[in-house]
Amino acid sequence: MTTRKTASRSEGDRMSAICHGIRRAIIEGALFPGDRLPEDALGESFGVSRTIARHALGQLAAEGLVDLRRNRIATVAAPTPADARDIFDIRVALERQVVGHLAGHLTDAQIRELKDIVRQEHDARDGPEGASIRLATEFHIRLAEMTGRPILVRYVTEICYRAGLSLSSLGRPHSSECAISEHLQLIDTIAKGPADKAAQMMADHLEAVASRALLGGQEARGRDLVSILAPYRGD
Amino acid sequence: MTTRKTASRSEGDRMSAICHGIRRAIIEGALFPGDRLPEDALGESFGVSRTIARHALGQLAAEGLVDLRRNRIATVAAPTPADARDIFDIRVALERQVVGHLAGHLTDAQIRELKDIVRQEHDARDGPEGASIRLATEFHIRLAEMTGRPILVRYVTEICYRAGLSLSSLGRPHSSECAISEHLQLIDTIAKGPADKAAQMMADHLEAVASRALLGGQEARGRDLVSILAPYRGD
DNA sequence: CATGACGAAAGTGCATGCACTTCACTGCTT
DNA sequence: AAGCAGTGAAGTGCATGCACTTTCGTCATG
Repeated sequence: MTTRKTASRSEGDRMSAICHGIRRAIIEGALFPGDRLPEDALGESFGVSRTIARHALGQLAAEGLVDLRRNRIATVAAPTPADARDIFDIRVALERQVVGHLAGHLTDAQIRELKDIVRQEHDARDGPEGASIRLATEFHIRLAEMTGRPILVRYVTEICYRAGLSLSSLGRPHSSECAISEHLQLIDTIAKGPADKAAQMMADHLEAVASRALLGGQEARGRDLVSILAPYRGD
Repeated sequence: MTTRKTASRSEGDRMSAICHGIRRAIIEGALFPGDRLPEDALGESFGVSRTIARHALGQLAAEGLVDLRRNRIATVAAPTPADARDIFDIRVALERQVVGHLAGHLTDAQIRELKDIVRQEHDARDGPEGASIRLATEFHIRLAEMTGRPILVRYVTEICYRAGLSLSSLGRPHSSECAISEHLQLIDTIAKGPADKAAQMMADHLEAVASRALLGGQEARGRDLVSILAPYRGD
């Protein structure tokens, strides 16, 4: 009933709306590795048919966020520690490139925008726990977008989401405090410092994030998908 | 009629069969950037319904090999020179990692396998023109697979196909001769040499391939999709 | 009490049908 | 001859339906 048939408004692909919703739910830790994602529940939750939900799951599987096995219910992907190691190595390589392209070329407006994200990170310090991870991720993605290289952006975005999933799966609760000051330092060094110093700082930052997250790994099962996804329907 | 209903034989996902077919057709230059890929023609060509063809196109679009615009016929992606530059930069970063993991750890069997691929490249020197590009690509993908890191493999594979598409789109006919000797040198250095030397050689090799391919850019239109894809149905 | 068989319920795999959009072509106007 | 509206054909977007597979609870049996 909530679905409008010939919606005159720009409806920028309902499939990507599902993808966005699930990505966010994953990155914020609302969805856990192993959680089931049945096509009809998904479709119902977003007000579309199974066909579209299925298509969305295919995309998410291609991004490595969802496990898709034939004749089986799709699940949120469960990265192994080896996967996580792999993901962070690749992430370092890609974000080094980002920093390399950006070093010394940040405009004042860009610096302001980045600092604003960090400020939001600061404000979310003791709000809902997922928000800080999402903001930290957004920082890195915005950084990539500032290079103006769409393909690099795509890969950085994807690997950031995978890293976020790995963290929520294998990491401990998250110590956001340090990431904030590191992000501020990063902005400064990218703006001023020589490219290789900035790249190295990025690599160190990511290594720190990765190693800060070891141990742990909780499980949760049988929670209600529709209520989990409810906040992620809109945007 | 050609479709068998309950095919008892292992049919490892018919969708990925389409993806494989199109990827190969693209990498071998049988499909050109801008070529149309209508869902029903695709489905008919592979003996499946539009549903599956559509799904396959979605995957290929996620990989950047296909352009998908709402209400429009899918086309083979047409990378711009800027895209190509971007793609090769990322490729260098990723393949540096591959070499870094592999340096000094190649087994004799692996060295033999790699040399065998290069031998095939040599044999295909003046065979069908697409074959040498495919083999060169296979060399790099096998190299990645030898790291045993599935996620790295996925990204390297994807970026290799994109690079292949860029080459077929923007490159000149291809001078395979040099790539062959460079591949042989690479094997040696990865097997023996220090990691950073091998990584640098890989970077240089890829830069050489990239810069060898500038200029050019031909167009072809209105060719018959079914006959183009016929050789790519089976495997 | 454990165990295994069976059957219904839940879920996926896929083709088909219909509404809507875009495309290509025709013939009319200037 | 150059544009341009109109119109059928071609193509996509999506929901639905049916066959098949998996899952899970139930009950009979050792």
